[in-house]
Amino acid sequence: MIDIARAAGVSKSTVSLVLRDSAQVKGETRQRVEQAMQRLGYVYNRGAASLRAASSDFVGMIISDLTNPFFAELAVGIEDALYRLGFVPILANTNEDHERQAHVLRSLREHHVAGVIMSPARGSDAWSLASQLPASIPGVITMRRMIGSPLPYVGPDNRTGSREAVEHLLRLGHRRIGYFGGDATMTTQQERVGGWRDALAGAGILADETLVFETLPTREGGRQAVDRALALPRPPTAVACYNDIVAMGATRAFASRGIIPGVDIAVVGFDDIAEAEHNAPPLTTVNADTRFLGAQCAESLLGLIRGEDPAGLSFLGQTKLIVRESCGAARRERKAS
Amino acid sequence: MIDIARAAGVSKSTVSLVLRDSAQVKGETRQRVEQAMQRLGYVYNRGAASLRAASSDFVGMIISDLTNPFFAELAVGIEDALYRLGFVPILANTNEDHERQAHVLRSLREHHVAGVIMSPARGSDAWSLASQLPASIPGVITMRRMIGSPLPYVGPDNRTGSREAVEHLLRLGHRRIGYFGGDATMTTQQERVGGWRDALAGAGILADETLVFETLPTREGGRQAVDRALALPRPPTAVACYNDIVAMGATRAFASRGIIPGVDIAVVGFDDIAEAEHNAPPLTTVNADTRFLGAQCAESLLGLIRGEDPAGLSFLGQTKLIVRESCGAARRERKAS
DNA sequence: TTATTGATTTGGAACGTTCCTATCGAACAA
DNA sequence: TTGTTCGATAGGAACGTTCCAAATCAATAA
Repeated sequence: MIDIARAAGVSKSTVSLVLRDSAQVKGETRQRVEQAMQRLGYVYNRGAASLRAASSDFVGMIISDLTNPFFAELAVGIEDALYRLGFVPILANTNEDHERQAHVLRSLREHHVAGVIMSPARGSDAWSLASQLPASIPGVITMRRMIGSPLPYVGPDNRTGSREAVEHLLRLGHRRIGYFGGDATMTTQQERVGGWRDALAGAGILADETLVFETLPTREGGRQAVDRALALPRPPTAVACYNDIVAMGATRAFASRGIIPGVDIAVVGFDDIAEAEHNAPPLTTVNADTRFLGAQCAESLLGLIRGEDPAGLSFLGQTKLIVRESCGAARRERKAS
Repeated sequence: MIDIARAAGVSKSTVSLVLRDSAQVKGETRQRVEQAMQRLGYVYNRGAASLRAASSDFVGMIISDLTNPFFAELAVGIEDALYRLGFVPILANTNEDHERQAHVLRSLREHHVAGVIMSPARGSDAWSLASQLPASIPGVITMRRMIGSPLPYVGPDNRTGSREAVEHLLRLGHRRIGYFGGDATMTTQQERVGGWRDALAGAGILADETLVFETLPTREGGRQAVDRALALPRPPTAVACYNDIVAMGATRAFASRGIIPGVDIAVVGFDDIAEAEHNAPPLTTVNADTRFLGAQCAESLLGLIRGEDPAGLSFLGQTKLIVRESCGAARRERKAS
């Protein structure tokens, strides 16, 4: 910067003013400085600048499982919005590992991030999170609500979405409806299973808790749930799944045992990832406008950074049931017509 | 740091030495300093430290399309290796947008990144890239080879992988084999189509270039390719696809027209994304050990940072054909037995 | 001509580290 | 006792910005 100043015949203060295009430099001077920058191939040093500032332009983006297309889509939504707002995202994929998460959080602090957007690793609790993410740094939680945390939460309306999916199965005539995937310690699971109960209760059916099969929220988890469900004397005739990849694992496992999803059994997912449409059979699922949810995370964080009240920054996204083939609705219609 | 020094009754130089755990501080002094850090809740400021250093511990990770599960998996591989090596990844999803890419590259320079790993946006050329990524900053290119660029390239052996996939179709008895997706300006496309030609040539079949349908490498692209292929007087009986998502789009489009993939037409993909197995029907595809490729990107970058010769840092990953159902092999076997 | 004013520009401290060059003290040899 | 040496610690400049207070300049008013 001093070189530029010398070349343009001004002081470094003036160069600094030009850099931040302040209105108080004369047009002619500005030009001279800009030409010098051009000529000398000057590159601004953001790190040095943030040495004085309260924080940098970095935002930590902590994703619990980026290989889940749902989270990839969410990450893209966040990343895009962040760039638009002038922030630079630091990515961390914890892969559900707490140690990794703690490590990353520490690293982010050392880098003086302006804020953090995170989907906590499974089993994170508000208390230990609080010790790792000091209140002084703005943070928004996404997808996995932390009870007891004052941080804004951004996520879909799990309970309503899940309820509507199960209501759809009820409308299709199913009475013995199971639930696959997730684990009871996760709030997301509680909310989604809650929706399942709500729907059954609404139809006057006693929720049979033995039909809830908890497993890892992965394709493999879906497979295992199928094994366990089929071992039952009276297996369910329909299942709602924790998410689409569980549903994908489940449809595959059913099919490989000769039970055709959408015909012999109804399956619905949650998330509406891009692949859902291409599953065998295409998945009936709950869309939550993932990309938009990501953008909303960034917006809420910005609000926090601006000092707005955290209480007003939470966001519950609306969901929408997408009916495809795995629930058997198409087949029914065909039969009816 | 000065506060710590005061609290521990030493100079800031000593604190600095403790921070970088140098062997030259006495054990007792070290303890005193560490306790003071604990007590005062000291947080290291990496930004300040890198003010003096040649570069920071950041590495730019430029991904052309993170919503493609293949790239998500690649990103996870890179991210994981980067963390292991002590680097912190800055994520940028360009979404194939050149302007975004240029913008990001500039931002990374301003942040003094130690290096950049990038899968260039479609249509990037070595020349314009060189002007955006100065030779002074280590960079490795992944997945999309830039002819004319001296930067190390890490990617799968597209040509061989593609050839083996097509050879598999030939072995299944197909003679009229098409190619779906990609665009001729991309080197990846050239290599994969090259494999298609190699295989046909190896079987003594004249490659019919009208059977190459270029489209966007997306699900939608796969659908469009199907439309165009079926408009032909003599459509192909088998197709190799640019990647799995094109294949997913294609299988779906065929199925919706009553042409059953794996029965009426053979389809193979490339990448072996996690979803391939769950497609309708499960995709026969080419596995390239994506996660490992990602780790390799980080390794090559590390080599570059250490000053090794770029020429020795390129890496071509081996591929492996994964036979599932979309090629019809399973059905043939069943028929045979 | 001389203030006065507002628009520009400037010098230097500060941000939190690292690194280089001292300095200090103790142990040892002569 | 007096150097000498070595281990441990200290002091200050430097990294590239921003920000504050002060200086300078040009134009206008008195």
